Amino acid sequence: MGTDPPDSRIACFERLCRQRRLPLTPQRRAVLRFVVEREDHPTADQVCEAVRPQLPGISRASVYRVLDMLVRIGMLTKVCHPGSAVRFDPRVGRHHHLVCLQCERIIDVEDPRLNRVPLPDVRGRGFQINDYHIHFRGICAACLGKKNTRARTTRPVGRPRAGHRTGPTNRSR
Amino acid sequence: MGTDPPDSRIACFERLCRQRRLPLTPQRRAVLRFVVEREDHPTADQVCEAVRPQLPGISRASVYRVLDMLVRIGMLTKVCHPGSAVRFDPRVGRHHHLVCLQCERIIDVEDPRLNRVPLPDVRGRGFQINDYHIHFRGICAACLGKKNTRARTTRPVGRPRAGHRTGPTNRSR
DNA sequence: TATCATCCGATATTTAATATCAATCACTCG
DNA sequence: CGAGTGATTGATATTAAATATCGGATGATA
Repeated sequence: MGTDPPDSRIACFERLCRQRRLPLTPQRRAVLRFVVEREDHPTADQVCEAVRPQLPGISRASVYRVLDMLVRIGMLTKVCHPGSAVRFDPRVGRHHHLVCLQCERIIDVEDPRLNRVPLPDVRGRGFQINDYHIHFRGICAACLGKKNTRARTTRPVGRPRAGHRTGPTNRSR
Repeated sequence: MGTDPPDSRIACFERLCRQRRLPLTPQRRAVLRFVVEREDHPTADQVCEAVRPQLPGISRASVYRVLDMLVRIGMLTKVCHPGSAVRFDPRVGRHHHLVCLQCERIIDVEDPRLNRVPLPDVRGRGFQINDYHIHFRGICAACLGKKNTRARTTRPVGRPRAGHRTGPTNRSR
């Protein structure tokens, strides 16, 4: 369902709104249309900028409100990664993400094998698992391209002690 | 390594600091000690409040700085979930999390089977996967206890159209 | 078209996190 | 043990993300 073409998703959204007696405003249409047409996962700010040309007066607050509403009715999901604002994902079915540690891009990934991950036995702890989601962390193609831009997680901290080796010698500053 | 007892982790931290010529300040000790002694994953603010009694003058900025430094040298990892501030996790090895959708508690989970998740074939897209991490979403024991406090994700939006059924009838309010 | 609940835009506010800078402190070396 | 040096600290200001408020506007229904 989260992978249907944009028009189908808009139609689904309109149906949902009518069912729930939620007004179908131009703001809501525009925000949803933008997010479902994007391959990546825009932040609220990106949505705001992108929608302004078509809806000149739209306010930031409305974008936040509409996005939140779209999440609540199940048209979008939120994804989040340390260091960046929350992003919105038009796919609500189970799928997973590649997260670039360098540019924070979030890329969808789907693989039938990933739907057969065993659930941990947490009954002893009384936790009820509803769903799961895998973050694959790494470096995306674009960032691998621009070499030597070191990933945040591997940035050396401090300076090596002169005369002592503490593992591989840190090269640059 | 992320599961060693607190004292061992503190010792490891001191070794790291000496190796990298990073000053070993009381603030750094206190912050690290607090996080490694906690079962849950405190936010920067929680760390700040908890450390104040022992280190009355510690500033919020220092807590942020110290936590950031501890992440960079590999003593902690950041975990994040939509709707709450970043949390800090003393376990740096591969492990996974139960995320309560209601109270946002984050609970560690480890299961050898979860270390054998197949990596998706993303070579075509040029993404280099370094590691992965699974979020199991659901409701924790404490929240299951206080019944009828509806989970955020299942909160009905809008009102059902009178006379029409749109799936399971919404019961409360 | 009239009615009414809801939503929108503008604004202010909260919260999380970062930047700046003088004074202090930890570490090293003599 | 004491001085020198560079990084850290605390205070403050600032940025950024997200939410709250409220009068006026708008969509849905009849």
